Parts: sequence; structure tokens; C-alpha cells
Amino acid sequence: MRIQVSNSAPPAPTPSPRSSAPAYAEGERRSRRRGATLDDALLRAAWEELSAVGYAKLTMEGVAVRAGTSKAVLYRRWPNRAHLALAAYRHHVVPVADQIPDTGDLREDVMAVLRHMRRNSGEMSPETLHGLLAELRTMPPDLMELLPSVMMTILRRAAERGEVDIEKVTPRIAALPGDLQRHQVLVTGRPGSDDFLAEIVDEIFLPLVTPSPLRSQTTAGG
Amino acid sequence: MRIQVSNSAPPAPTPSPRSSAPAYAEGERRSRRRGATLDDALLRAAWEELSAVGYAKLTMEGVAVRAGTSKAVLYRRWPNRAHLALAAYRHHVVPVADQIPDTGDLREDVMAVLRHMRRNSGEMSPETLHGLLAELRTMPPDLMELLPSVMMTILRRAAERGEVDIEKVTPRIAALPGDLQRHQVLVTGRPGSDDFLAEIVDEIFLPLVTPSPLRSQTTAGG
Amino acid sequence: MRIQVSNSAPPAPTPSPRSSAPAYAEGERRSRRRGATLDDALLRAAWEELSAVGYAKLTMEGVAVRAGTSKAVLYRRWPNRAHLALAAYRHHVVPVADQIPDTGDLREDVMAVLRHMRRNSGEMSPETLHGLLAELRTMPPDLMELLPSVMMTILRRAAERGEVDIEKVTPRIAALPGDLQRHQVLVTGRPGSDDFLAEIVDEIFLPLVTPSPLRSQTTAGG
Amino acid sequence: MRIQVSNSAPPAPTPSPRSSAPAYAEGERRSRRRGATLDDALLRAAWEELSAVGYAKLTMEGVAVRAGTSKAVLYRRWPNRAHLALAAYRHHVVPVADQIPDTGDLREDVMAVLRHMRRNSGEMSPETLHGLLAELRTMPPDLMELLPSVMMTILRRAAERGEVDIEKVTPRIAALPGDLQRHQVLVTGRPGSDDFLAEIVDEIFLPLVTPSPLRSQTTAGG
DNA sequence: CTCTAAACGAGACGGTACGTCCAGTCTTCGG
DNA sequence: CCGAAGACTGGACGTACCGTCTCGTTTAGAG
Repeated sequence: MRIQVSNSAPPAPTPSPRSSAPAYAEGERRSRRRGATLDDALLRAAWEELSAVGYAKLTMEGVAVRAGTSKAVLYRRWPNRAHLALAAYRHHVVPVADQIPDTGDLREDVMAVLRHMRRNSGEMSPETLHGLLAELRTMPPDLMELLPSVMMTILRRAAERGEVDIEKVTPRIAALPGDLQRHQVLVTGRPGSDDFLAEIVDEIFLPLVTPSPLRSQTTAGG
Repeated sequence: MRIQVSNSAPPAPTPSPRSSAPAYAEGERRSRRRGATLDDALLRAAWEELSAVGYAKLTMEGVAVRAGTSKAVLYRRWPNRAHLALAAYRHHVVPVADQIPDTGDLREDVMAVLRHMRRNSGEMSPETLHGLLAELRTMPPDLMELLPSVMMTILRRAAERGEVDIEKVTPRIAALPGDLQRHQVLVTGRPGSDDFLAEIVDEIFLPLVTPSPLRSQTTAGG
Repeated sequence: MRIQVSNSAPPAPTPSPRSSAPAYAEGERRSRRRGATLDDALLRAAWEELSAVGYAKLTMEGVAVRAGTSKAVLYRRWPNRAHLALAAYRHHVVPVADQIPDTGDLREDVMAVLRHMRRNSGEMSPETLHGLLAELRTMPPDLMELLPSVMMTILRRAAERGEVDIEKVTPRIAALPGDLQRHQVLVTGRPGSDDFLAEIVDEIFLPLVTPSPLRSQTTAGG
Repeated sequence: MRIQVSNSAPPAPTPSPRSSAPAYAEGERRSRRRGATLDDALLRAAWEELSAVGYAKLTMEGVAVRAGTSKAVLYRRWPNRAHLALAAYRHHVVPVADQIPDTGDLREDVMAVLRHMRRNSGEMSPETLHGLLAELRTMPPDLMELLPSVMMTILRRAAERGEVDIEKVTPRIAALPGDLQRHQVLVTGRPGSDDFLAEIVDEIFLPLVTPSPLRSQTTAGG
């Protein structure tokens, strides 16, 4: 599959951000790269190209030129630009969010996770995200980031502190904040504001997982 | 420079290379269409083409051939295939969900709305949806269907029946079921099952909007 | 923006819509042509197309199809169909008239040259010639064939035999037979008959270049 | 047939010499033209358009806009732009050269005729001429201007003055100066200089038609 | 003076070719 | 054998203009 902008607009004299960018200095005649070195250079070039021109205008040709290699080298590794872009993204973002926050306060933990997620998803522009989804047909699992597991850890800790009624927490509820944030990005094309995150957490998530204060009273009184 | 013969010769009654869809019966030599008639034929053809080959393979040429017209006629109306596809979708789906359900039961109403929404969004394949989003960069408002207004009507009625604590209902909460369903479609590429809808409603939505039973008990008992 | 599926599938071995000219036998799956081989095939195809449909209906697309290649390959070599047609002509006609006739008789030599020129210019239909001139704005020198140099050689030999007064021969006079023939082709759209050629030679050319018989008598008598 | 320049060059933002040129002042709402009035306006507009943009870029659309009418009105009168352009030319040039010069000197008469012809053929650019020939396939007789008849008149008068041996004059010889001038225009795209005309007359034409001086001497002496 | 038939003007329609761009494949050569 | 370079086949793009057609308006000219 392939996405490209309509050339309705006068196509601009193509100052070609890449044409003038030899991958190595003139006359250097760098020796031929292979294996991991080459892979790394390719992914780095792909990421730069993606950042420079956007997914719609990303072409294998452009990446090849920027990397100082040929299209064949790319096709030998990735079947099309969607997979290339995905690989470039994975190669670029900070590993994953295993740095689970632990501030001692549930709200703060959840907000921290959402902000981290927002930062990562901000790396990949919504345009890129839509393009990838259009070509891949399904979201690659590792883009779902902030898998429930992270949330479950946070929630378990909060439950130990009495902030959460762990029985109320289903997988879907644990995934809820992440899902809503992702939905926002997909639909509006922009990550949510801090207020948006707060709304999710305060209006929806926390009410669903915090213990019902009156129930405990009643229970206690029963 | 360019020289070419005049198309004086009768242009042959369009033997329609696309065998499956002759625009009109052989020899009929339908008179030239205009205005609304033509608009309708174009959108119908676009929708058929979209259903037949999918968004990725949708081409202006293909639609033009199927409609028995030329690309120029399409470009005169829509600037690119994204807008064409969107218009075709709008032209095809049952108007909108103004048929607000009113079963007397909140859960049933919400489920009905979600099912209707699922039916409509099922009309547009996820592939198409992603493609559109990739090219439009932002969700056209009328694809957000099931705008909060519909939900608010349902919720207001439920509140009158005492099923809902209207004070708990914020716009975001009203939009929640629709957003989660849309998220599901966008991320998995498939609309949710009935169980999925039930989960949304029973685990998340209803708990957020129903009056706290114990509080009333307590209040009543106080 | 634009999304389209990858042409990964084997693109079907070109069933060649132009029935008359399969570029290669069925199922042969000829290996990809390059360089001079391809150049030659392109020019040959262009010439065939030109002969088949005429210049007015000559299209880059048609040539590409006949050559079993794509328009891009043509445009990489020639900027438009005029240059392509010209190149095809040059590639097709027997080199040039370096085979200068030498029959020992001036009239016969000139007639031979004119006939050769007629044969060559007959290769390029007047329609094509006009089309080329319309697009090129000026006659390419090598289409002027029968450049004065050929005529000068013939005339010099004739002068040695006493058939020509070389002092009377200006470049314009040497070019005269060729120019008149070309004029005839350009204006009437058909090459001249044998009678026409004879008229040019006997009425106009020979009287201008043969020595005045009486002058020599007088001179001899002086 | 149709000639049009390749749009290789950036097509210029089309300041459209005609778009801003309503055929009549704003708000005037000129009454609808018919018959000869309209014919004249159409031909005038066609000639202006031809002068403004050249034959290659001449379009029926452009002429219609300039004339403040529609294409249908043009097509009702002329089957294609070649005939339109030809009609516009005929409508524009001073009638024809019936003003046969009579200076009392053969050389001067012939030069006068050639200059007149050059002026007229200068009105129609070679580009236009080639375009017309390409589409008409044969030269319209009235473009051959300075048909032999004019020359024959001049030559007959000269013969009466003893400047010409009328027996030497064949139709082809009478047509010779005109043919060579036309050839020059067709081949080089530019009308000949005064020197060129003089060359034709002095080197070729006059020697062919003037009585042989020595023959008369000899005859006189015999 | 009214009525009618024809032509006008405006612009959309169905169609063809343009010249460009990029996909994905293949060939060639050098290391 | 693989990397680098780049040409190849294929196909859609969006534009331009063709010649035709439909529609509503205007204008002669006949009765």
C-alpha cells in the first residue's frame, strides 16, 4: 500500500531536503557498510526522512537516497514502507514504559503513565499513525503501549494502599485511560491536553476504581 | 507540441470495459446526465467501487469507468478520492441516528444506539476509515455519529425515570460508549461483538451514571 | 493523499492489448532489456507506430505499449513525441546519400540523387513532416538531405567532363533541385512524379549550369 | 487534428491574457450579436488570439472567450481550429496581390512581387503555417499567393519591352521565385532577407528568362 | 403585435492524451 | 555473495482541451 498527497498544490520546485544530503562527506568514500551497522543507518535515515517529509510523502527512494544506498537494500529487509516506518519508529523511541511510576498516589501514577504515553505517541505523528493503520490493517501490539500490565501494577500497589477496590478492576477498566487517550489522538489528530488527561482520570477512571465510601460505611455498620 | 485527430467520429457507445457494470443497456444510448441525476449516479458508482475493490484500490479512473463518465467530471465535484469516498459514504448510509431509541430501559436504549452505530460504521470498512483519516488528517464531524446529543436525550429520559443521576453525567461520559466502540474499530479493524458492547455498558457506562443505590438507602434510612 | 496496494502480485505477463504487436512470444518472459538493445526496440516500435497510425495519432502511450515498456522510459530519452519521431526516422532510413552516383552523365546523376531523396522523404509522410516542423519550428539539418555537398561533388565531376561551367554554380544553384523537390512535397503533400523531376532538371537546373554553347563557339572563334 | 506545446515548462500561473478581457465593458450588457456582425467578431477574435498565443496554443475555448461567445458558436461555423485559423487569416490579410506592379523594369517588378508576398506570408507565422499544413494535409490554393498568373502578366509586359524571351518561360519557371521564397519560409521558419530575394532573382530567375545576349549577337552577325 | 423557430451564450458532459511520480523488480558492477 | 547504483515495467495521478450536448434567453421575421 501507498499513501501520497495529491499534488494539487503547485508542487514547489522541490528543494529536495534530501537531494543535497550526501550521507557522507565529499571524497570520503566511506567503506561499504554491512550487517547491524547498515541496518542502523537505514532505520536512522528512515526516521529522519519520516520526520522531514511526513508519512504521506515518505518514499523508499527518498529513504534510500538519504541512507546513501539503493532501494533494493531496503526491500531486502522490509516488504514496504509501512513496515519500514514501523521499524524506524521502534528503533527510535525509548524502549518502552517499564519505568512504572510509583509516587505513592494513584492519581499521580496514572497521570504520569498517560503523560509518558502521550510523549511517545507524540513521536509518531497522527498522520503517520493513520497511514500505518491504513496499510497494516491492524494496530501492531507494541504500539498499544501502556498495556494493561503496567496499569495493573500501579493498581495493585494502590489497592495495597487502600486507594483501589481491586475487585472492581477489570482488564477493560485498566486499559480505559490509555484507550481514551489513543482515541483522542486518532480522532482529533492531536494528543490531549493536560486538562483532557485530568478529565479522563478524575471523571471516569478514579470513580470506577475507588472503593465506594458509603458502602464501606454501610458494611462497617452492618 | 502536439497533434492529434479530432474526435469527430462517433465515440462508440461505450462498450464498457468493466464487464460487470455496464452503465446502461446496450444500444440504449442514454441521453447525457446532468445535475442531481448525475451526482447521484457518481456517488452510487463510487460506493459500488469502494465496496468492490476497497479503499486502497479505489481509483478515480475506476469510479469514472463504473459511472460511465470521465475523471474530469469527478474532479469537478471532489478534489480527491478521499472527499469522493466520504461523500459516497454519506450518500449511502441511512441518514443518521435521529431515530433515537426509547424502550423505557436505559441499558436497552444505549445498546440499541451502539448497535446502530456499529451497523453504520460497519458500512465503512476499517480499511476505508483509516485511509480516510490518513488523507483527511482529522475525523469529519459527521463520522463521529452518535454525537453526545443523542446520548443526552436518552440519558435525560432515563433520569426522569430515576435510572440516572443526571448530575454525574458530563459530556465526556455521555460520549464514552461511542468513543470506546470507535476506538475498538480503529485499533482492531473490526467492530466489537455484542459481548464487547455489553462490557462497555455494564462495566463502565452504567456504573458511572446510575445513582449510588447505597447512598439513597443510607439517605432513606437516615 | 493516496493509498494503493503494492503491486506485489506478478503483473500478468502483459497480454498486450494491442493485438497486432505482441512485444514477445507468449510465456517467453523475455529478460529485461537495457541500453542499446532497448533503444533500438524503442525506435523500431516508434517507427512501426508511426507507419501504422500516422503522426497525428502517434502517442507516447501507443509507442510504449507497442514496445512493451512504459512512457517513463520514453520520456527519459526524448522530451516529446516530435523528438521521438525524428529519432525513429533517423534510425530507420538508410544512412544518408553518401552513395554519390557517378554515371558519367550529369543529368543521370542529378536524377539519381533526386530519386534517392524522393525515396527517403517518401519514408516520412508529408503529414509527419508537417507535424514535425510544426513542433520543432525549424527543419533539422539532416532532414535537408542532399546537402549541397553531394551536388557539388557531382557538379565538379561533370565540370571535369566539360558538361558544366563551374563558375556559374553558386551554392544556391547547387541546392536548387533539392529545394524544389522539397517544396513540392511540403506544399502538395506528395513527392513529385518522374515528369516533375525531369522538369526541374531539364527546364531549370541544366540551363543554369551548362556552358553557353555559343559563347564557347564565339570564344573558340575569337 | 490538434497541436499543442508540451507543458514541460512550468505552465506559468496563467495571467490569462483573455480571462480579464471581457469583450465589452462591465455592465454594458451588449445586445446579442448575429449574422455578419458576429462572424466578423469571431474572426477578429480568432486572429487576435492567434497573434497573442500562437497557433500551437490556439484553442477554441480561448477564441470563444475572447469573442465573448461559446464554443458551439464556433463549431457551428468551422469544423476545427485549422479552418477557423485559415478563415481568420483570409479575413485579415489585405485582399490579394492583384495590385500587379508595373515599374517598367522586370527585375524591379519581380522584387516588388516577392516583397509583397513576403509581407503577407509574414502575417502568418511559420509556426502557424506548419500547423495548418499538418492539419489540412495540403496547402490551400489561396495561400499559394502570387500564383503564376501575376508573374505571367509581369513577364508578358517585360517580353514586350524585349527584356524576356517569352518562349523560355514555362509555368514552372514563372512560379520559381515564389516557390523558392516559400520554401525558405517553410524550411527556416523565417522569410528571406533582401539579399536572399536578390539572389533568387539575379542568380536564378533572370538568367533563365532573359534572352541569350550572345545568341542575338551571333544571330545578328549571321 | 404576437408567435414561433432559430441562433446565441454559458457551461457541463464524455472522452483521450498528456507529462510526472513512485512502486517494486531487475541488471550490472565493485568490494 | 551482498552493497550501491540506477534503469526497467507498470499504473495512477491531476490537468487540459476536445467536440458534443442541454438549457434558458434573445432576436428576427412571419402572420
